[in-house]
Amino acid sequence: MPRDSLPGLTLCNNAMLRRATRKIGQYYDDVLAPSGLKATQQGLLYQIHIGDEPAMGAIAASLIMDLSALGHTLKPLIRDGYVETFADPDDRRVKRVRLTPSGLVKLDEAMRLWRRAQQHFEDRVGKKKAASLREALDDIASLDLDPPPATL
Amino acid sequence: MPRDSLPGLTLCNNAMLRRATRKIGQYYDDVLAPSGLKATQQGLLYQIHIGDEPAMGAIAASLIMDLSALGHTLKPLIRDGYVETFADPDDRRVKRVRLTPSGLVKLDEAMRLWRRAQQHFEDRVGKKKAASLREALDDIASLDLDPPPATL
DNA sequence: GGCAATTAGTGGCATATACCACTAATTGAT
DNA sequence: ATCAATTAGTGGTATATGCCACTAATTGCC
Repeated sequence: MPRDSLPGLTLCNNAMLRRATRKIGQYYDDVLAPSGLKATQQGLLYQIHIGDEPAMGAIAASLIMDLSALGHTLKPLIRDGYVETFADPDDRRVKRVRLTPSGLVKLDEAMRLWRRAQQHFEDRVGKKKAASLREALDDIASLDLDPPPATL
Repeated sequence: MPRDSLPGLTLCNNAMLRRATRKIGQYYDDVLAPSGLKATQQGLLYQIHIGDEPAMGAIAASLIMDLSALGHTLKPLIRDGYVETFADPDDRRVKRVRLTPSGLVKLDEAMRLWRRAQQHFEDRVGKKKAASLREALDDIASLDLDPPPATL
């Protein structure tokens, strides 16, 4: 059976990354569930919080996320009153984002749950290993990946 | 400015994983674009190919993906005629999946591009580092992450 | 000053992915 | 044989994310 000897998906960096992300995402989501936020939303609120009324473009850049994707992701948070936006007075193209008071409370609640999730995860994986994984992830996120040379 | 000294998102395992996934996903997607497939689709076709007419549940389990999510992801591939499904005669609850001839051709085309993407990526990151990253990702994907102990 | 080029966001569309409620088929226990 | 419990998928709904075409605001250059 030749097919059985083919390399599994274990060889594709992208596939492995996605697979692990699904797994861990579900875990963090589960733990955060009581707050009503998804892990992505908690992360986004946090990112907004630690920024100084960041512009959308700045957030998108930090998160290596498409600007329009950020816009879409922001919508439920605005709808639910956790976040608000306003035009930068110095450059009206720029839209800045901040937490509402209610958003701050919600972030606080979510962060407690996040700490639990994070802690337990690190206990299971090992603090050292988790840190080196994050470092490796940051490295590849920082790569300057030009497209591969045309079909040489 | 106290906020500037707060830990960045760099500390959250989940956030870092997602961030890196977005980055690498875009890269693989770019390289695969000429085939008309997204990297996720190429990965799914490959997974189906190396399986022996796998059941949907089996595919979902391999990929650590929700069964219904797999169903949705499969739809465009079926619509485009790359994949077909059929009921398992021994257990009609089970739906098995296989590539169509056209799907096989398309996978072949995509795999050539994938090899380019993979190769270039590994050249940039280092074969060793990439392999150890994948191993770490596989490890965490294999974790048995029970929910963290209630608010101790 | 005026217009071309650039920059920041938006809205539409498509895929990716999850959860839930529901159906159909099977299995198990009596 | 029967019927409750389990298993495999489906469909709906919601978020996550990307690309593209488009608009508005700015910047640069003459």
